Order: sequence, then structure tokens, then C-alpha cells
Amino acid sequence: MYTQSSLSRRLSPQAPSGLFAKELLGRDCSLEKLFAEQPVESLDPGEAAVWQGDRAQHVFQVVTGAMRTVRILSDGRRVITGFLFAGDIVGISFRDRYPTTIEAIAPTRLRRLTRQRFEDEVARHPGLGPERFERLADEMSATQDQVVLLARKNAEERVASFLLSLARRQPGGDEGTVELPMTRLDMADYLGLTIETVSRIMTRLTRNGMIAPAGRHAIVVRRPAALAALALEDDEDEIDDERLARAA
Amino acid sequence: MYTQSSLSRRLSPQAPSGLFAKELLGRDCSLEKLFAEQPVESLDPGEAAVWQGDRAQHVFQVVTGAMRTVRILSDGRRVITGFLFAGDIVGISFRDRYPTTIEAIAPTRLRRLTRQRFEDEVARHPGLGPERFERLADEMSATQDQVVLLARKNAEERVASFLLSLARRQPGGDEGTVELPMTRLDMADYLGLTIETVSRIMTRLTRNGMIAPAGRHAIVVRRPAALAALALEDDEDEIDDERLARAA
DNA sequence: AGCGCCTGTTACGATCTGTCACAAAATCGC
DNA sequence: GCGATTTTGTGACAGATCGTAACAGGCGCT
Repeated sequence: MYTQSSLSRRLSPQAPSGLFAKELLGRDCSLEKLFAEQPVESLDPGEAAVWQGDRAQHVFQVVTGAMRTVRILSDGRRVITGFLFAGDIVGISFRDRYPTTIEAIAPTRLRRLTRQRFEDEVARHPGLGPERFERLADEMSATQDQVVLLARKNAEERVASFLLSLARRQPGGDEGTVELPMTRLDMADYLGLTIETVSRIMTRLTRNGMIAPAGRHAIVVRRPAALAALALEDDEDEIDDERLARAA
Repeated sequence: MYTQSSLSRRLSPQAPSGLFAKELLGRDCSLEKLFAEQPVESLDPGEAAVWQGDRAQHVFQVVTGAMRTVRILSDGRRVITGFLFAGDIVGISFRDRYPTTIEAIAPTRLRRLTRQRFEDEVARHPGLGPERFERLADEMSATQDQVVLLARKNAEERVASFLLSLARRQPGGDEGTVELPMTRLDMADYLGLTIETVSRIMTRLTRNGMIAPAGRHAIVVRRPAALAALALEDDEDEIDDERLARAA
């Protein structure tokens, strides 16, 4: 059901050593080192690393490639709760079961650690607990943004937000070429839209000159500022007044 | 701005000691103890404890009452990212700034800790780091469910899911009376709907006999199973087969 | 090079939710 | 207690997005 196109080839050449700069800042990256000891596994596009509902026994780090986290509702509706790229760690916050299926979008290489081992190491090394917490806090923040997107943004704003967030996650994405390794269906299921709506919006953004297609799975952001305005980036804010919430 | 009003007097007699049973299970609750040392502050309905965009200097625990976390977009659109009830801790995962305004819905009593102090205590006591992490992981899980709700559920399913989740958070909520301290507008902004749609759906659920109004800010769940079916509870699952995610 | 499949695009009617208007009910303040 | 304000409920209508369907184009395979 998932035929793979040659997409993969387009992804790799510029792929960084495993982490984007943003991920590295202000961290000692010991989790990074922990995973670095593990062997690398490979997944073809469409292959799953774990399935929704299975007992959660591992934690993963994506080395290169791209993955999606998919949740299927009882009646078949599909939601993608996130995309994973090089350097991302997934599984940190899981309880007993995997809440999503985690599948490769492009050819992907990853490393795994058993949760047991992971927890042991976190307990052993004092720096790892906080780092794990930090990563989860970042994930939480991104998920909150996704809630805002889904609750109150229209289709055009959703797509604009999505393209920008992808651009930010890719080295030189702003103003440059942004790779879209996922299908339109993936984008739709991530943005709470249909595939047709995503397609129409992409066409409209192209007509407006905000983006330009670069093959089917990449775009060039031509007017980043306009796109950002559309995306309703809520600048975190002009609310600069120091009204203290009263000191206890 | 925070009139230390005489609210404390209104302190509800039947209020539990500050935590629902569910919150307590499997935890040593040392964070609980940490907050217990702090003085109690009171908020009137509509009063904010912190404002979106302000520097995040405190962590809070709700003692009694109910609060909402509100994010306002640049053009005024409003999103409620969550509701807080007795025992809930908020601020654990914040970075530099508060991402939301946190306001009282009902008369509320809470305790606060400076982030500095909070971090110091977490660093000092080995049990606190994991407990903090656990709480954040629970929050993450709830937010993921909210993403699914917003991405793929229709209005009726959203309201049903909401009512059930509230019922679960309230002692004896299943089958009993569920308090809805928030306004219809709050519900709408939480569920990504309009106030009119929420109102219509509530009416429809009442006509269907699934719920019965109990005053304007409470309902009785008459057919919990039917409501659960509507809410698309995706049972986490019948996917019981032990297909290993390929052992390395 | 030619063929076939899959993904993506475009069109159009259907549907759900939003918008606007207004009435009823509850709450607040004096 | 009483009027004013806020909140909630309801209906008619509009609009955005969906769902179906037909078509186009790229890519892999032979």
C-alpha cells in the first residue's frame, strides 16, 4: 500500500550529521551520546518501527530520514500527530503502550534503546534527567501550537504554518528550498484537512507567489514574511509590560 | 491586580484535600508536599494568575476551584488550551514566557512557588525529577488526545469527548452529576467550535437522552456508554497481537 | 521507449459549521 | 427588588471545507 518513490534520493545529500543546530544549543547532548553507542537500523518508506497499541518497550532516535506518528481511530479516521526528522528522539513520554504507529516516510536510519536501559541510564547520569525533561517540554510546546492551529486556524493558515515550521526545522529552509518528504495525505491528516483542500491551498499559495513548487516534494519559499503573516505567528508578544502577577 | 479577597472564606466544605484519587495513585506526591508549605492565595472568577507573554517566574498548584489557560492570537481569536482543577500543577514545562494567560473560572485557591525555588527543590530531592516528568508526560498524553479531537472529530463527538473527560476528572462523575464551571464560550474555544454550535449540540444530546441538564452549569450523564461511543474512545485497543517491531 | 500505477490536481455539488439576528434566561449591581 | 448586562438558546442563511469523481503527470517497470 505504500509504494515508494525515489523521493528518498532527494533527501539525503544535504542531510546533516544527525542533529540540527537548534537541537544542539544549550544542551550537553548526553542522550545523543547514549544513542550513539547503539547500532543503526534501517527502514524503508512505509515500514513501521512500532505499532499503536503495542507494549512500549523502546525509545528511538532518528539518525537520518523522516518518519510520521500515526493514530488511527476506531472507524478508520487517521491523524498524524507529528513528523520526526534527524536528531529527534521519540518515545520519551510514553506510558504502557505506544499511542501511535511510527512509520518511515523516506528511507530512514534510526537507533533504539530499551526503555529499561534508557531509564537506568537516566537514573545513573544526573545530566540525563533534565535533558529528557527539556526535550519533552519542547515537544509539549510544539503540540500546544498544533492545538492552536487545529482549533482556530483556517486551511490556508494551517498550510502556511506547516510549511514555515518545516522550513525552520531544515537547515537553510527559510528563503531556500523546503523538502516535503510526506505525501499530501500525510499533510492533510496532520493539519486536520482533506487531501484536496491541501492541494488547492498549495496551488493558491503558488499563484499568490508565496511559494514555488520545486518538484512534487519540495517547495521554495518566495515570500517568507507574507507566509509568516498568513501563518499568524503570534510573536509572543508586544505584551512587554512587567505586570508582576503579584509576588506572594 | 489580585485582590487578596476574602475568598478563602468561601472555601467549599466538601472540597477534597486537594487531590483526586487518580492523581495520587502510584506517586509519592512529594511535589504535593512541596506546595503544601506555601501560603494559599485566592482568585475571583475572571482574575488571572499570570498573563500570556509575561516572564514565567512561578509554578502553581490549584488547591480548589477551576481555571482556564487561554491563548489569544494576534487578531483576537481565542483558544483555551486546557482547564485546571484541584490538584493540578501548571507551569512545569514553561520556558522563558508564559504561553497562556491562566485565569480563574470559579472562585479558586492556589499555591505558588518561584521557578528558582522549584528547580532547586527538584535538584535537591531525587524523587521530584521523575514526578515532575510523570506529570508532564500525563499532560502530553492529554494534549495529544486533544489534537486528535480537533483534527478529526465533528462537533458532536467533540462535545461528547469533553463531557466524558470532565466526568472522569470529577469524583463520581461517571453516571453522576458533572459540573461545568466554564461558560459555553470557554467550551467552544476549547473545542474549536462556536458558542452556538456547542449550544445546539448540548440541546441535541439532551433530546437524545444522553445527558440531562442540571442547572446551567452541570449535567447528568444518562447514557455513559452511548456518550462514550459518540466520543470515539479509541480503546487502546484490540490490537493485541504481539508483532514485535522487528528485533534488531 | 512505452505502459501502467500511484499521487496529485481540479471541478462541482453536498454538508457541516459559522455568522448574524434576536429572544429568553440568568446574573450582577445598585 | 429591579433594571441592566451577560450568558445561553434558537432559527435562517452563508460560506468554507468536504466528498465524489474525472483527469493529469510523474515514476518505475518491462
